[in-house]
Amino acid sequence: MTTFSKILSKTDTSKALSVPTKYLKYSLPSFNGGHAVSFQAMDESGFVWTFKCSTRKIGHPKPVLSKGWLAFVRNKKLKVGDKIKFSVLDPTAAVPSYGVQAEKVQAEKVQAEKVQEEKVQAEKVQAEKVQAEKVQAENVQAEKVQEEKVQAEKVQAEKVQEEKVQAEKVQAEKVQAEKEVKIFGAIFGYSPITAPSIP
Amino acid sequence: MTTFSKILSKTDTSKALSVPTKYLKYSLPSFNGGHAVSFQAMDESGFVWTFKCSTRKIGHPKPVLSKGWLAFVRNKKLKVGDKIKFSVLDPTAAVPSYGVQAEKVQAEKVQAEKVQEEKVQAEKVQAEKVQAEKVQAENVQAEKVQEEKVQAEKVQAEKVQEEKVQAEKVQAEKVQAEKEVKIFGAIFGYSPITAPSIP
DNA sequence: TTTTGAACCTGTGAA
DNA sequence: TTTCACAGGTTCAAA
Repeated sequence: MTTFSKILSKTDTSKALSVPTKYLKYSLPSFNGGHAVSFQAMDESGFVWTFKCSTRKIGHPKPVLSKGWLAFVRNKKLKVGDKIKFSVLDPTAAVPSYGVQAEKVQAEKVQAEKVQEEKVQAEKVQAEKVQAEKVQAENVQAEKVQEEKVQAEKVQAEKVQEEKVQAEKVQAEKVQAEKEVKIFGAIFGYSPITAPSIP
Repeated sequence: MTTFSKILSKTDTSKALSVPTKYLKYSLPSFNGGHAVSFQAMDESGFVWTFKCSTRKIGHPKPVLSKGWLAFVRNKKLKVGDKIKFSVLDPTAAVPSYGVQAEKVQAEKVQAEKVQEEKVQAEKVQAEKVQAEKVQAENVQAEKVQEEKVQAEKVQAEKVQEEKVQAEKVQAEKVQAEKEVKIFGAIFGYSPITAPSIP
């Protein structure tokens, strides 16, 4: 079981994403005796998200994605009925490599709401981004500088750039246009959390 | 020994960066019986670099940064005599957190060469970026899309944004202007490579 | 196919 | 003796 899909429930979008125990067991990084792991995942647009997957300490595990999940939901504007999908991209890699897709329903409605909603929620979303994990914050800062270089050199290096980054970008934009929030990417780091908990 | 500096030798810039055995022992992630580890580091601009540190299988270890190092050298246009510095940012962190700085000598000369060199090497550098590790590539692609959102929302969310991302951006640009290629950042993932080797 | 450069591997001389 | 710069080799993959 290297993948799992689910339709978001109300709890999923308002509290935490409940995760199938099987998926947790086979595909998420080891808990190493702890009750939670933090891991970072990159969405299709390359943005790094940090989630914490935690289980109950007593009784049956009931794993959920807690910290980081709601920020993700809000950023992607996911609603009840939207579908998300986690998958392991490269089962052979030393560091696990996951993918996750989110597919919105009611695309037209969302499209219509977009203009208004974007303005209303802009500050919230922005605030969340800033408050995001250190790694995420650094990435953003990072790429702002990087962006300038890439952009500058892009003009005369289009041929090469086209092949990968550009191609992926076009694809990503296309997806955006269709109002699907498809995301996938690779985890490139995770920190096991032992006993009580770590921020 | 949580830090090491060295002036780049000819071999360092043309083959691989030789790493002091002491630094390897105390500061790099465990080899876990293997002869190499891959790890990712972020430079000051937030760009993620993947390096492989490998040792010899027979005889003395003679650790070097091999894969990924030359791409770094070329991208930063490092030459013989330039100085680099690795340091552990947070020795207490569960996942090791490193920093690395590179300081160029002959700043004026480099400055003068810049216009010409930039044009000549633009394609090379660009090509390297595209060929960079998957994570790196995704980051770039990522932030191209992300950039648009951030940029769009930035206008009305400046107050919050200024505090962190913007502040760091200004600082980063300043360093660039001084023609120093200062880089530092945190490793947020590493993959131990066991026996023969893993891609 | 050929070619080039990166990555990979080890021997050796020098400090 | 040990550590490191450098040489010289092979392998591999992309151009």
